[in-house]
Amino acid sequence: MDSMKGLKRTHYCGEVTEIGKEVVVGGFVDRIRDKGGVIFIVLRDRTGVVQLMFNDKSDPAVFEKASTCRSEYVLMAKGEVIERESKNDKLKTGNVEIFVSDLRILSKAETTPFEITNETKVNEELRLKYRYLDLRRAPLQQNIIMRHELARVTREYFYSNGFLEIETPMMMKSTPEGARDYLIPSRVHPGKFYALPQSPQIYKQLLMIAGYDRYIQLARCFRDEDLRADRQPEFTQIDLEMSFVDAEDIQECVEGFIQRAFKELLNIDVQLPLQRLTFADAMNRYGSDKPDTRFGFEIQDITDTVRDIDFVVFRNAVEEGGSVRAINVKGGAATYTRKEIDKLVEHAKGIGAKGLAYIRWADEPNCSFKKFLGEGDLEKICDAVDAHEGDLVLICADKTKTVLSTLGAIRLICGKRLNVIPDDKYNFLWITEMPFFEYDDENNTWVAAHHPFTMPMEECLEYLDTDPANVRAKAWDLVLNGTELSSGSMRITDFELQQRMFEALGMTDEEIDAKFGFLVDAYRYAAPPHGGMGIGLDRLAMIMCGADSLRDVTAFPKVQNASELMSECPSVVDKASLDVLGIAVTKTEEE
RNA sequence: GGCCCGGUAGUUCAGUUGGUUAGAACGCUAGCCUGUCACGCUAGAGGUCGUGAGUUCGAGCCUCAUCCGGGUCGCCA
Repeated sequence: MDSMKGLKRTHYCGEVTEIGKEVVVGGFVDRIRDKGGVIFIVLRDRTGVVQLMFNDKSDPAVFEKASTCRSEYVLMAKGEVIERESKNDKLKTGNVEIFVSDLRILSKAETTPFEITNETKVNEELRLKYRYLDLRRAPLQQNIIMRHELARVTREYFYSNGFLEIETPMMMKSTPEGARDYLIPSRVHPGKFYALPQSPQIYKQLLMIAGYDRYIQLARCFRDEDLRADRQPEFTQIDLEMSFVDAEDIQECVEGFIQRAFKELLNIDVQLPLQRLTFADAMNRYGSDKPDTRFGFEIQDITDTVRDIDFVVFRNAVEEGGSVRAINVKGGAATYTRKEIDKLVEHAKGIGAKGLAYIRWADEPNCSFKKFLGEGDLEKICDAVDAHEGDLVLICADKTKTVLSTLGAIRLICGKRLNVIPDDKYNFLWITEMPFFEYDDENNTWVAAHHPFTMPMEECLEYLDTDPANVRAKAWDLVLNGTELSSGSMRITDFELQQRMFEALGMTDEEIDAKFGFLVDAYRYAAPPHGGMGIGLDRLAMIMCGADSLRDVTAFPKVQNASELMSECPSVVDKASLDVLGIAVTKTEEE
């Protein structure tokens, strides 16, 4: 193995273009083409690749050394940039190569468990175990670099708009509302715990009370909940809070950020203002609070159309106060087999619906509940949902909540299955007037849909005690192509109103004091009107990279069971470490 | 916790009705080759078929359990 003594890198591999120049490059061996009398070594770094060349005019010792190189060795090479005899148009550096005069093998690599190539079909499990090798691959490097660029633009935008970046604690008081906390035991205070922040929510509100007016932080957040492709237990959020503003001011500020980020990083012009949809409309039209509006198949209410049809499934739904709704999967009849429709029905049952009725109009309308229909009924339904030859109409009858969530999910499946979702579109959507309360079926109580400091809409205050379902919040989400990117709200600054909200949530004075006493106290000393948002940096980066999973834009991600395959954390710790914390383990995985 | 999908050389996969010595491509090793660029040619090494039981004369294939990974529902104020 050689040292790099006497060599200083002058260029990144991808930047070598100037013929006649003497350069020094360093990188990993991407590929070797040994022709016997001439050897080509493709050297790779994070900027790209450059070809090293050795032949009979090379120093024999250098030539000999080149022939011993293997994939993924780390090399440094000094030499003159010369024109290639035959060009490679596919490469940025394809017109040149380096005629190497000094070659150093700085580090040798064992054969890697998988090939380091741009296109890979290698199992993700293996790639995650050797994440440092996976991260050598150009597509992943481009994603990580894109994420960096997003962070850079974020800081530049918000700094230039007067925001201060302020760090908030990673060790904070546990607030067991909402998501489960990750806990940190305290050695100094045996039996007591800190929690990792689910978000810096409380601290940023305190910063407004403290007069910092505009706050931004690229904040790490932690939630001990199950993972998804778009959910990691630790993630980064562009966390911001503003004073002397209302909802529209915050949205306008974030719109400016979105516009700038997409222009600067993807050269895409985002038209402002972004589209807005109330939560109620989103649910009614798309069956989702994060609708993907890049395609149709919208949900239509046909309760009145089918009211007189003597079909027990419809009648029951109507009599129980539910509804009958449908989506018209345009062009679905031709591509869906009976078996596939059955599969959709099974899926619907998995979501909670009792089933799906359908009209499959191939040559003629074929209806799954034909025998219950009277003269002209089929035509009436088809008219109501604008069904024609080639269409597949899927109908769900149940409690309205179930109908909407079922059809919302089925709509997405059909959209993906029929490939009607354009992947070059970026449909941003504000979802506004979010419900304040959510009904907790398990405990039969109303719980805050957001955190309990969210401001209700003024016109809803009168329902606070009488009709929780009707109370809407000054809270909103930002959705992009069916992914929830961001969530924001105005905060309650009125001490009395805050007390009323706590009461409405069924919290006792003792509870309030124990959990949020310091925050409630803070609002006694006056607060400017304020609100803010948390924008999922990882999710935004994921969509901007065209990736399907956060794992593709996270350097060291966790897998579905929240473990990390490379380091194999979490792990058991020795008894002495636990003793010093006063912790006894009473349950392990093996049990 | 529920449901669905997957696990066979280093990697990606094939493997017929359960039947002799489990194959291919890429990678790897060795040799040859002076203009390759997904270089080419020749030869070679490389397998506890995720794991454990069971059925059978015989299991990669059938049954059960289990582990690992992915997706999804629950969950994510």
